[in-house]
Amino acid sequence: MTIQESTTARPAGRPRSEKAEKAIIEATLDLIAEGMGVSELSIEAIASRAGVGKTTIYRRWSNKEDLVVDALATLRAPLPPLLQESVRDDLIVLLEVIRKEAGEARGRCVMNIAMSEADRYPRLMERFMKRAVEPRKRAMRGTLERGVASGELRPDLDIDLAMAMLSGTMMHHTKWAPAGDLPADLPERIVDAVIAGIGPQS
Amino acid sequence: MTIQESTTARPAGRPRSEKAEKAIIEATLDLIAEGMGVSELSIEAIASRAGVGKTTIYRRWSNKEDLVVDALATLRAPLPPLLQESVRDDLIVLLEVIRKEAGEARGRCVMNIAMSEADRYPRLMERFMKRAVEPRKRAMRGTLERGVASGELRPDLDIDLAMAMLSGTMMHHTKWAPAGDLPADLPERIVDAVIAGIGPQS
DNA sequence: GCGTTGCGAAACTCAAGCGTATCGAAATTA
DNA sequence: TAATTTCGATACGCTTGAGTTTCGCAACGC
Repeated sequence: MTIQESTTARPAGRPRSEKAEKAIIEATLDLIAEGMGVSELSIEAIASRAGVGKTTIYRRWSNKEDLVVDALATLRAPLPPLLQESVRDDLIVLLEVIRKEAGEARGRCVMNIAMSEADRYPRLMERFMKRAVEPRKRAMRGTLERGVASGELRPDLDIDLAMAMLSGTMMHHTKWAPAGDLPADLPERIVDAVIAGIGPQS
Repeated sequence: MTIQESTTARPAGRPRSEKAEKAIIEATLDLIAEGMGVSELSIEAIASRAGVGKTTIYRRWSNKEDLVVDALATLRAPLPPLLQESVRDDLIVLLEVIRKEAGEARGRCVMNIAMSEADRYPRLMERFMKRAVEPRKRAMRGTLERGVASGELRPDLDIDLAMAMLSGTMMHHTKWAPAGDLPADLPERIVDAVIAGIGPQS
């Protein structure tokens, strides 16, 4: 054993450039953020944008879908810590995450892909759901269950329906609202409206 | 003036086939319903599916987008008459329209395009919004305003937020629900949940 | 019947993009 | 230094589809 011995011996030859790898993924995300669907994405455009030869891409990913999967996987946004005190406040935090993402080009990547390409790229969707959607759903479900237990929410609450109300209302705004950023108090207003309902006798 | 004189004199030669025109539009809608995005749609596929020569398409529409706009325009679903009695019931009727559409292939055309191609085809979206979305928004807004006036809904209601809650929750189900048809009582459950809120003390 | 126009089919040119191969240069190990 | 591997660049053959043209036939008015 030599002194320099890692778990897998480094093969001879020039090592792969991490910088190129990052540039490729960045270029991919940029193009998606600019509104390109997966089917319109071209390897040539990605290579050109990344300042990289096509060879360098094909040496790492065997096709476009694999690349997009890996690129989206790097977007796994960390969920902010929940305060675990007021359920209302935690729900606001969860919606605020969506609002922030909708304001950034990168965040819209996720949205665009999720909305558009669900049927056409099932393999992509599966991985994407697992990494990006499931954790958030779990967090929201946990918060709602806590609210039911604590009496902050009604005891007979349909949790799935409540989740659809909260994130559905938020998504409706991100997709259909007039241009520009979503107002900062939107999550708060949505949570309060969903809690109180639109009926009379507040 | 001859006896046979319409407002526009029929030009000489063989008249254009209405059957071909319909077949083209049907084929276009079929392909979209099967999950094809606008960018993946090919004139050749449409012509083949319609049993029509490419010439016959290009004689009528100068490019793909014009064709898609016209095809989607034929989908203008008539809004069912509202009962104008219980606001709750009218809201259920409005959501039921969405539920039914989500169950049919044709209805998903509209959804798919609306969700996916908003940014890429602004001209298409503009016409589409005017024909398909605006009338429904008007109907829902009118119903909600009626509810505020009648006392069925709270007097300080944020109408836009309420619209987002109702259709957002519905759309959330159409997009993310497990496969299969949406349950028949979903509109009712959504409307009741949105009216009552998820908070305690029903 | 004759001129005109639409029809479907097929061939065509043109562009984009895929995936592969080849090049000389650069980076690394032995 | 020699061997090996990656680098970006470029060229290549191939497929797909756009949009045009040409063909022989069909449908219409006159």
